[in-house]
Formats: sequence, structure tokens, C-alpha cells
Amino acid sequence: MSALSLAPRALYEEVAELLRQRIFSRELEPGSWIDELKIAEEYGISRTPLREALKVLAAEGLVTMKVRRGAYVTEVSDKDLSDVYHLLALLESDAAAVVAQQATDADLDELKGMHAELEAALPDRDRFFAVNERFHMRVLEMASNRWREQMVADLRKVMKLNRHNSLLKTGRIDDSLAEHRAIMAALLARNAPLTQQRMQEHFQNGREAAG
Amino acid sequence: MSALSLAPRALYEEVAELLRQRIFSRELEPGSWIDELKIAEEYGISRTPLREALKVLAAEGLVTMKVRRGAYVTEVSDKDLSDVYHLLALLESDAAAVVAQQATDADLDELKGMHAELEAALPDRDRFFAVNERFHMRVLEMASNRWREQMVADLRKVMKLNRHNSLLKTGRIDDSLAEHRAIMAALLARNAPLTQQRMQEHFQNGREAAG
DNA sequence: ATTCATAATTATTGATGCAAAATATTCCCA
DNA sequence: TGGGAATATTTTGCATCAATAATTATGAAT
Repeated sequence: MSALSLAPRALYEEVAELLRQRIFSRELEPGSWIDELKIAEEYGISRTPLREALKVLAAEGLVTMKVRRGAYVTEVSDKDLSDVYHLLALLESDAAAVVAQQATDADLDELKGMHAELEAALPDRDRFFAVNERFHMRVLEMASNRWREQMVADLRKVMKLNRHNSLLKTGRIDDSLAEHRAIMAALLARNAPLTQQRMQEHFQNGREAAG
Repeated sequence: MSALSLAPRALYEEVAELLRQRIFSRELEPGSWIDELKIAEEYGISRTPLREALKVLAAEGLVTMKVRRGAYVTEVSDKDLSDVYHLLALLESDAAAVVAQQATDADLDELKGMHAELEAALPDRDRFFAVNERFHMRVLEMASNRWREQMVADLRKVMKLNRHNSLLKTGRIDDSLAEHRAIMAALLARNAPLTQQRMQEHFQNGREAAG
């Protein structure tokens, strides 16, 4: 009773989250078979909620179900990674364009504040990563399209399957910051096409750095 | 034993498909509660595979799970519909641009053939709808990004939740055909930006006609 | 008469058990 | 000794059963 949850989730949701952690930490390796009995015993639960959790993860693309052969951790090829990255760029740059068009002054103020945090974060890399992540997520929220938010969330999870996954390389922090400045300027100017273009470039640069 | 399936699916997959049909046919109305006992009895199955099927549908966005309150058919608001449409336009126009850039001559020939079928389909509306659907799906396949294919497939399912869902209005067939001609021309010219723009417009026109 | 509390019914959620299928192992025969 | 068939084991997939939580209905008290 250490953590009384205000929003009690179903057991299969909890299990799904635990499995996500184990997959992202590569304790469960891509391509490897997931032993239902073993996991169920480890968590002290039955196979029923575990199987339901696996189906949730399958829908997210994190595991792959094979008929009569159980669940496997999804293997992402280089092409998969490239494809997912392409979609993230497309969806997030569009979201940014929507924000440039529809955001309230208060919204832009908030983003300006977060960008200031980003500028101040260096040289603390971890802090920079954290604020950067929050900024991207906040832009997505402001575009207020729950379907896109879900899709981007799922795609980002798939990205994390890869060992060299980071959407932001350490060697590219300075460039990334400069790009963020340009994006922020376009947003404040409420220039939707320019915002879209700069966000797209931001992703493309990150992609080249990753490849 | 009427249909011996070469690719035997699990029962929960079959059930998921049956439920999709019932949801799309509005036999199960949006917002309504899904009675697990009743459905399980109707199909002569237990509740376990049914519950797994419901979680698959929940991942697709067709049903919404409420904790300790079971499954409900998702209600799509006008805004949801608009948001989903926006994403479909974004993803499919991008796919078309990719095809314009990367397709082989054989690919373009195939699309040309399908477009010819489309031209020949009129005045048979049903045939026009069918060929149109195949065309869009084939373009998506040619862009060869399985993640996008999955996303578009799910979004199209959500669209079907709405009563006035059709991505192609009957009154707009002539306009639609003209737009398809323009898209086809841009594809054959391998002009990616133009293809993207025309596909985007194609969706925007459809959207205005729907609203 | 109305409201709050308690009890009963109903439905979801989790556990256990069983059967079918797939894989691995062993034994027999060439 | 090597290959193939038969058997045994493992594991998925489905069904049944039990328990927990929520809603509704009923009763009592103000």
C-alpha cells in the first residue's frame, strides 16, 4: 500500500507498463520469445491478464504475435527505424504548423518559457534532453488531435526499441538548439509553413546524425 | 467447415473481425455498452477470447475500455472526425509523394491501369468506390512503410464509425474523378511536391463536401 | 417525503484447468 | 551411423470458475 493510486488501472495495464520497461531496457531482447509462464510466475499473476497485456503491446507494435507460437519482441530493422522516423517528422512538423496557426498567445508564451529553459539547460545534457522532450510533447498537445498524439506516442515507443534510438544525439546538441531557436521564431511569427519546414528540417538533421 | 482458411487465425482475431462488422453496420451503436455475456453466448464462445478481441479493437480505437465498466463502442465527435480526416490527408498525400519519387515504371504502369479502370467504372457508383479504394490502398502499399499502412488502416476504420463516413460522396464523383486525373498526371510526371499537393487538395475537397 | 446508508444483484476482472498443436527427443530401421 | 517416424514434452489457446467492485434497490431515519 505504498502508492495509493488515484486512477486505479487494470492489472493488464500495469503489466503492460512493466513489460514496456523490460523491453526498453533490453532485458527482453528484440526477436526473443516471451515466455508467458515464466513472466506470469515472476509477477505472481495468472496468464490471463498477461496475455491481455501482450495484445496491447502488439497493438503498439512493441511485440509481434505469431499464431500458435506466442509473442515475440518486435525486431526493428534499419528500414523500420527510417520509416518510423519519417512518420514522426511528418506528424510532428504538421502539429507544429497547426500550433503556429491556432495557438493562443498564452500557448506561445508557454512555449517561449520552455524554450528559455532549453537555452538555460546547457551544459546539463540530461536536462536538455528532458526539456526538449517536454517541448515536443507540449507542441503536440497544443495541436489538440488525440489521434495524432496516440500515434506519435506509439511511434516514439517503437523508436525506443532500437539501441541507437535517441531522437537527439549528444554530438548534435548545439545544432539542435539552433534549430529550436529557428522553430521558436517561426512559431512566434505565427508562420505556419515556415514552422512546418523548420521542424521537418530539425527531424531530417537528427535523422542524418543518427544514420 | 465451409471456409477452410489457409492462414488459420486465432479465435480472438475472428471475433474481432465479426465485431468490427457489427460496429460498422451500426448494429452496435456508438456509445453503447458491449454486453460480453450476450455476445459470447451468441457466438457460442467463452469470454476469454472475446475480451482479447475487445482489447484489439480498443487499440484500433473502435471501442473504449472503462475500468470496471467494460467496453463501449467509441463515440466519434465531429472534431474527432475532422482530426482523423486531417491525418488521413497528411499521411496519404505524403505516401503519394513518396510513390512519385520512388516508384518503378512497373508501379506507375499498374496505377495507370487502375486509373483507367476508374475512368471506365462510371456510371457504376459501387464499382467506382471499389476501384477508388483499391487505388488509394495500392499507392499506400507502394510507399512501402508498414507503420503508415497500419496507421491509415486504423484511421479509416475509425472513419467508418461515423454514419456519414464515406470518404467519397456520391455527389462528388465527377469532381473526384477529375482530381484523380490530376493526381495521376503528377505521379506519371514523377513530380513529388505536385502529387503531394494534389492529393492533399483531393482530401480537402472531400472533407468540405462531407462537412 | 426525501435522503442516506446498507444490502443484494449484476458484471468485470483474475485464476485455474484442460485440450489441441507445435516442437523436441528418442528409438528403430536401413 | 544417419535418417525418419513415433512419442513425449512444452506451450499456446479456450473454457470454466471464483472473487472483487460497482450499481441499483430497498429500508430506515430525520
